Amino acid sequence: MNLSVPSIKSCDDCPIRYNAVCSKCEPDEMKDLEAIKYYRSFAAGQPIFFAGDPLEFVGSIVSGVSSLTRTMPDGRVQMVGLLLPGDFMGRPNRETIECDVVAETDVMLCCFRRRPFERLINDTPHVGQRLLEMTLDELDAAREWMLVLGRKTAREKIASLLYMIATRMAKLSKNTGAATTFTLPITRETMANYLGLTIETVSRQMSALKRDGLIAFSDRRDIAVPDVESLKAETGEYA
Amino acid sequence: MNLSVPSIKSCDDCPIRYNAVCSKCEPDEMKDLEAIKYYRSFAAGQPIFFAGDPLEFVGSIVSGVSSLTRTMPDGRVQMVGLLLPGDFMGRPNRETIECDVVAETDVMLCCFRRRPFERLINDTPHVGQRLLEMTLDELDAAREWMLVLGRKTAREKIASLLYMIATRMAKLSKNTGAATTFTLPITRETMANYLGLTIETVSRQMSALKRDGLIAFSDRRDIAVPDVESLKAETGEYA
DNA sequence: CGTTCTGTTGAGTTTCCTCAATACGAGTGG
DNA sequence: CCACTCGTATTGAGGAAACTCAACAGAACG
Repeated sequence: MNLSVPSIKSCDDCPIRYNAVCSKCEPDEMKDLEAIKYYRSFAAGQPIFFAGDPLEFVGSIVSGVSSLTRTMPDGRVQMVGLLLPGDFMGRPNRETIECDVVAETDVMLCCFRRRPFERLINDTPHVGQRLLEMTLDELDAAREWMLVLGRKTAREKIASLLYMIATRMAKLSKNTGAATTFTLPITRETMANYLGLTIETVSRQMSALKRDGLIAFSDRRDIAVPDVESLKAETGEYA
Repeated sequence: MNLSVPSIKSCDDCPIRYNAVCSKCEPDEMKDLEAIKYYRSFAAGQPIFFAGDPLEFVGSIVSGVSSLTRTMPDGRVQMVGLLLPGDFMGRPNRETIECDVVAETDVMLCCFRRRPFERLINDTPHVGQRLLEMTLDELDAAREWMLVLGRKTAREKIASLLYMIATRMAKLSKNTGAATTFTLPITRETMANYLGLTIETVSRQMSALKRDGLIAFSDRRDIAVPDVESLKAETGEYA
């Protein structure tokens, strides 16, 4: 049940023009990319890939949030990646995808069929260079998350996730004050899968942080952080 | 306390010539690389980088094993990467390193000062392409490990680590039989840091796997796996 | 107004951690 | 050669954290 294709006329109007895989491209490189791109939209909750699928296309998230998850035979699920606007999906020189990919919100993708994109990487150096940068950043993020999964308490895990979202939102909205408000883009279950917890533990720790005045919410999605520094202290990661 | 520099005369003799960052290079590209490379050796237990250090050089592991770890202010430690021969250390376009890097065994590195290497990446496409491939592989491995850290039991974690080492060793030694023997390259503490466990839990689960006949050892380092498929079943990951 | 989906809260249990004692091997010096 | 020490590993007892199972609350939707 795909949504309608957006009204982006050219890459010049694209909201992710300057942080996606194309951000370093010269005008002539952009022309090559633009020639093979196409848009696809997915409604919230829709699968984009199933683990094991042949990897037909790769692409960038233009808008929305999507998740990568791995599932064990008995049903245990671990999220292993969260893709935000500008992030790249899929991997060149790989025949199949090893994770389930799901649209957590309505998602729009700027897609390239994999084979032409692989050829293009070899011809246009700036795409490959940017992709390397982005992959290294993702690897850094994955390692940060390994510390969270392996060594933090449930409370620290929740605080870490909220702190990450709060600072990222504050950066986007240029909010420089100590207080921040944001809308959680994910459910309790998604939070649990991200953090290696159960939904009950997520719920309990959210309540505990609220009781302790570190966050505030009545609606389940809209979170207020009165003092970001106090929340940061709860992550356990900064002296 | 560095060891003596090895007797590798040229890259043609290098044991990692065909899987390191240089593996796709043409002869002329190799000449550029060879012009700026130099070797460094580290004894087992020696630090190679401290988190926060300026990243003076990058390079490949020629021999030995080294680890990347992150440490919390209260002393909790999580390993976030394990570098084997051929693996690349450091990251272009980054001023400082964010992890502690330690030589777990005696290690030899083939180093390049970072700045010249960054210039070289822009000029020699095959280095950047290979580095992208390697980084994507590392990202896959990190995601696999996130599942282990987030969702597996202590027993499954130990089984997963032993299974990974056993299969990797079997591949190296072309051992096609069902039984495998190998020497653990790491201590119980290192295993614990890898798996997000305490050393006591590692020890208990090792004893339990031994009691159940899945592994055998008397010496603490030399492990025998009578039936690799049975060990695989204990990882919880395969139906 | 019922149904469904999501989230919260409680009670009891399991798993893993903490603290503590002990064992083992390697290296050192008497 | 033997005692001593140090680093590493094992094992046990008790406790804390997170999980499981279960009941219930609130919002969204037909």
